[in-house]
Amino acid sequence: MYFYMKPVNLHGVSLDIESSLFSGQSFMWDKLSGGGMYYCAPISVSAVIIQASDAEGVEIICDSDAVDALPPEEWFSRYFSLDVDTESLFSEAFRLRYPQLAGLLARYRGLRVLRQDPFETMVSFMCAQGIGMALIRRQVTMLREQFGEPLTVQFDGGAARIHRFPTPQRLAEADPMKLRACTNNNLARARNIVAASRKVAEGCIDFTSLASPETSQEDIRSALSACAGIGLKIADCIALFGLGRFGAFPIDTHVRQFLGEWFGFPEASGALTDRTYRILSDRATDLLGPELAGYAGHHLFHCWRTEVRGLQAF
DNA sequence: GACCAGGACCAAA
DNA sequence: TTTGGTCATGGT
Repeated sequence: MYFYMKPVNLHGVSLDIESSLFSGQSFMWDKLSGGGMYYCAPISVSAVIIQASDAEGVEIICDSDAVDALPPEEWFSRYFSLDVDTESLFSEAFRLRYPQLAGLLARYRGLRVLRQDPFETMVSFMCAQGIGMALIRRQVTMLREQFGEPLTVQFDGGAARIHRFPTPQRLAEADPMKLRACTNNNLARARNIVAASRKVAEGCIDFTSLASPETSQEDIRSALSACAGIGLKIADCIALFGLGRFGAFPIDTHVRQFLGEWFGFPEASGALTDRTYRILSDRATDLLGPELAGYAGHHLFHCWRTEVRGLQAF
């Protein structure tokens, strides 16, 4: 059964689909070739194609016969976190203190932090250690193609053949020697992914309870970093992008760079040990507020990469 | 050819 | 607690 819906009324909410999908928080989306602005990804039990037709709204094509799937409008609003007011990410005091930076950030009002599937997020970021975005994306694509279920979605522009992200069960049963081909030939990483997938499949890691407001950020960190291959940074990434914890503030090399360059945090100059990571993370939370520090941090991250470093995410 | 990329982990001082 | 080596390879 196919859904075809158009358009989503954005009610004046600021949304930049391209930046949101390709700012480096997700490695699941493909840009369909053939001209038009079609973006495609398997989402949980269904597949979604988004066509950003014009400024008025977007069209969603969604194949799903899952009874528990959200209606497309609700899914869309939730996935792109349209409930968050991105106009107020940076306080008046912040904008007065950093006027030049605020000017740069104004270009990214439409950047949304996605509420993604936690398992996809976990495995994706386990593939993200010390290598570039292009290589991360390649790993996730290979994981999908080698271990994920194939799927065809019909839409106006033709048919898209994609692969779902593999289930926890599938990766838990995978042979690390075969999985290795998908993890940049890194056997340790392949073994870590199998072990972590097993924990998810067996219920040792329960994303539903981790996502609960009653679970503290520190409890999320310790639960996830109990897995080999997951440290503070990746645990925070899973919290931010996979558990909807918009206060979580992951710190990688880029974030460390702009914390020193833009805000003059002295701890940003040294190596990123667990101790300095926590200090920087706490200081960033003080600066940006506990509720949306990570959300704002992703704006800063994307802005730093594109405006200062001249990098492209995709 | 050197250096860096959305790191984590272990041994050694 | 911090430092340095290791894992890996594509891009600049």
